[in-house]
Amino acid sequence: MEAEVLSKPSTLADTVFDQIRTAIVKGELAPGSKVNEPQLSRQYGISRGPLREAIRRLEGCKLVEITPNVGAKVVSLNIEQAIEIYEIRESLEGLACRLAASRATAEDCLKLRQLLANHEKQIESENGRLYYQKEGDLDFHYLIVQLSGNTRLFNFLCGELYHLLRLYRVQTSSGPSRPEQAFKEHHQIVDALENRDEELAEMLMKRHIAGARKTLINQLNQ
Amino acid sequence: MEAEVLSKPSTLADTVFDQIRTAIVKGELAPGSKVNEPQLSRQYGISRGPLREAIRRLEGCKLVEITPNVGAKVVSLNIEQAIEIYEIRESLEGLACRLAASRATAEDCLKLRQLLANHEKQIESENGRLYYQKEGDLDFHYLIVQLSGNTRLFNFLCGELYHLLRLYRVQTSSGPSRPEQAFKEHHQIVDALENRDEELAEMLMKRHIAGARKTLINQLNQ
DNA sequence: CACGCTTATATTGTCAACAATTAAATTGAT
DNA sequence: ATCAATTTAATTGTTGACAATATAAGCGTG
Repeated sequence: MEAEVLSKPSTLADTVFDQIRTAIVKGELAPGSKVNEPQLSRQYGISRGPLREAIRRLEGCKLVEITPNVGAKVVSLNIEQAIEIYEIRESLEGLACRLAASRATAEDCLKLRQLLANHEKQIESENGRLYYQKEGDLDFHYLIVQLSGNTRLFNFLCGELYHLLRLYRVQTSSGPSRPEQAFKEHHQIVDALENRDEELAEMLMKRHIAGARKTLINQLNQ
Repeated sequence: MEAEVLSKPSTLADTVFDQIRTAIVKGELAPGSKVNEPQLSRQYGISRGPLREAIRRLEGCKLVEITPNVGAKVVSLNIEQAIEIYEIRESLEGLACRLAASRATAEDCLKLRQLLANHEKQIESENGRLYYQKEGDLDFHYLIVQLSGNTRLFNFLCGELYHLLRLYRVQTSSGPSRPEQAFKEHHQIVDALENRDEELAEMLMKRHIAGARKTLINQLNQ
């Protein structure tokens, strides 16, 4: 009957998986660099057994690529691969937004508005600090996917695809462009959610993401 | 300069990963059953090290669920989870079909027609053998996803989601219903691909999959 | 007979050592 | 000095043993 309810039993492989994943999406482990098992096992103070299990989980998240008898490398995304990710993201977040429109309560929408208000305040006050800005952008999308109620969709987008996007942003050191435009679109999306307009919500979200995708395509063709 | 080009170097963990995955989607490892490491390591003649790595890869494919200090269990999908998968599938295969419409050549479409002809022949001749039928259905979708040209989309659908669908079909011993209707819709889809009608192709594919999804929802509500 | 506690067993988690393969360094020849 | 071949070193793949945890069995008490 102790207050041990929150303590989640975790294995070494799981904790070091989290640590390495964070290191990758923060750019501390450079894209394309080799994942050296002896070095990392020393660094994290564990043996190679659980480390290798963690690496296999990272492979499942597509954050590293393993070549037999050679080792794992931190994934490095080129622009074509980023476009592929945005195509998938556009489709799935459109779905998520449509589902969210059919499920979101008034409190949910209020929470979204508050989130947007916080972001706007942060942008206005400290224009230079891009970090919170881009994380904030993902926060908004994160919450909408959560409201969709589709657990598997949530796990895929928030547990895999968003991490890859963070990696690409760090890699190209590109925050999300046109923040003021993005905020307008975000509010439009919440409007649609409040009105329970599923089709409009899906369309607005897809268009919102398509904007970022088209920016990438322009970079590619230029 | 030997003819060793095709020989792919593979590790024990990778080969046993394939074997266990096949065993799971064939139903030889029952959904919900425990994954016993000592037993499997004896069965496949390997030690627990690479076996555990294989299990971690299966976790990445969502085919097993691992609880720390307890072990892995073969995933068992309830109908709600199956509906979640079909929602994702509908969205992503709609995308794949639209992309395929913009990329598919005449030869590609011919190949699709031949595939459908083979399936029809098989259905007519041996009506009872459901196995080829359902695998055939996935073959059609498999090819379209390949034609989309989006490698990541292909890997996710064909390397993860389809395996889960096979698992659910084995689990509920339900082949795809209404095969004659399905064939009509398949041909309509190829028509749209031939005409390079991206919007129609996407719409037809989404409707095609939505049919199966709605069947599930009816089962749930009844 | 049921229930809780203790003991025993089995399974998972972790480690360190060895084998196999790859990458790096050295050597030697042209 | 450059390149190839050989040797050396480092890294990956695999194994078996040990520790920690969880599951099952046995035991006693109410």
